[in-house]
Amino acid sequence: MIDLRLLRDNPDVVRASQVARGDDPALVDAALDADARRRSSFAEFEQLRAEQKSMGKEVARAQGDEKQALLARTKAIAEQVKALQADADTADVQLKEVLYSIANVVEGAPPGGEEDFIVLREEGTIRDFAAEGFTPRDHLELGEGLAAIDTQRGAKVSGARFYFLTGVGARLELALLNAAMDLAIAEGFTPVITPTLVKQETMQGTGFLGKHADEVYRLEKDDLYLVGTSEVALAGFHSDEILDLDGGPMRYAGWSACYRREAGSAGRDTRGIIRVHQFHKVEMFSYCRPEDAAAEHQRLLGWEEAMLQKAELPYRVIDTAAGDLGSSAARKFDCEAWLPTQDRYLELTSTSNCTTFQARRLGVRERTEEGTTRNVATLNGTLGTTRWIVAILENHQQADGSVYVPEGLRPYLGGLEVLEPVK
RNA sequence: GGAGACGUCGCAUAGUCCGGUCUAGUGCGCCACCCUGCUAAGGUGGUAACGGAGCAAUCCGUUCGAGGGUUCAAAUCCCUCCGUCUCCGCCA
Repeated sequence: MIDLRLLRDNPDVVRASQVARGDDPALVDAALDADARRRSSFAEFEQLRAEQKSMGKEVARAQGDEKQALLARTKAIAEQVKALQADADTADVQLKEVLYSIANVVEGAPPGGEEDFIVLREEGTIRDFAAEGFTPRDHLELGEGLAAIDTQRGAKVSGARFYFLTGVGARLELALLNAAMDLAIAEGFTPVITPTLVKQETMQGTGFLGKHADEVYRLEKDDLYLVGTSEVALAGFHSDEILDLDGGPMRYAGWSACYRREAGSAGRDTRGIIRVHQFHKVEMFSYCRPEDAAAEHQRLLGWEEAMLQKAELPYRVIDTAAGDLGSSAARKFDCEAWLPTQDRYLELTSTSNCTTFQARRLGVRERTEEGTTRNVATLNGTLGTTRWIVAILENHQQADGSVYVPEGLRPYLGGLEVLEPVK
């Protein structure tokens, strides 16, 4: 939820943000309108309610006829109060509806849509397979050769976009996620294994039930939602709490399964395990002071890159355009690894600065020096996912179908240096 | 799944039976000041969040797990839900 005070004091800032995202700027005026209605409506209710309360005390003291007379009056007032309260509640709901439909105010992201990102830098060396004298295999062919990935049985058991990781495939995922966890722990993150089913208010608080609600699995019978990322649970972790950030940002590394319906992506990335309904992820999550958020964003990006370097992958960093931001994000950087068989980059990490947007909905605050409270900023970033296996297999493959193991992962694979195909 | 107990302003607890005197008391903790040569102890005052009005002092409203109901009036009575604990059953 955006800051109502910002909306009142600087509506133009919010309008400009809406335009940059390609969203409707008229929502800003609708919100201002609803806010004014809510305030006048509450003023009316509160005034009469105050009268009702003071009369209630007179009633308690009065006796006999006097009491009867007072009761007649208070009865009438009670009905009016009820009506005014209903009005005020309605106005409140209407304001919230509009506020919830406005995405976070963009901070520094380039304007435009999905294609309008800016490439910040390219790191690592892209291999020239032609020069090496062989045509690269795609990750599924490699994975099947290694007996590491089984999509056929995945489909048999669970349907399309499901898979089994077997043998070195399973070990590689564990290695990757453990390496990510260790990196995070070494940097001072608190490791967390999170719930993957959350209540509606938690899902809503993180902003995933807006435009992309179709992406989310819902268990109707229990009114629970399957998370698409542990960000959801980690954002809810400190909901309705007042945090002490004197010691710097509070950082958590969440380890969880992630579930996505992939509703809008029929036909896209259907081969292999690039786009699947279920995967595992290590996610960084940080609670920090709003004025420290931009710097913290860079730190998260730095740790993502450290992890990519540990996996020895060539990648580029992009500054996502406003129109391609999630509703909670004010700015987002993605790291994309090179995918040799498709001649394109593939998103492996994504770090978002949600400023105070999530914290406001979830009631995460800190105490200021003046003794008041204010919302903190929240940020998240990927440190490793199942999808990384795709980039690792393709980029580190050798002519015979074996796969070189990056040095940073070897300690997690019992020292294994090469993954050998199964004959 | 069955039975019972419980959920109060950081923590602990009073208040609930019998509705109004609750503007929610008390202790601990915390903050400020005072006192004591230092330490310990002591004294005085303050100490929930949110929304609104005001330059401000301050004032008004909402919140006693959540929601609904009864009533002129609900922490207090009724209903539903959630959570915690104890016991039983069932399953891993």
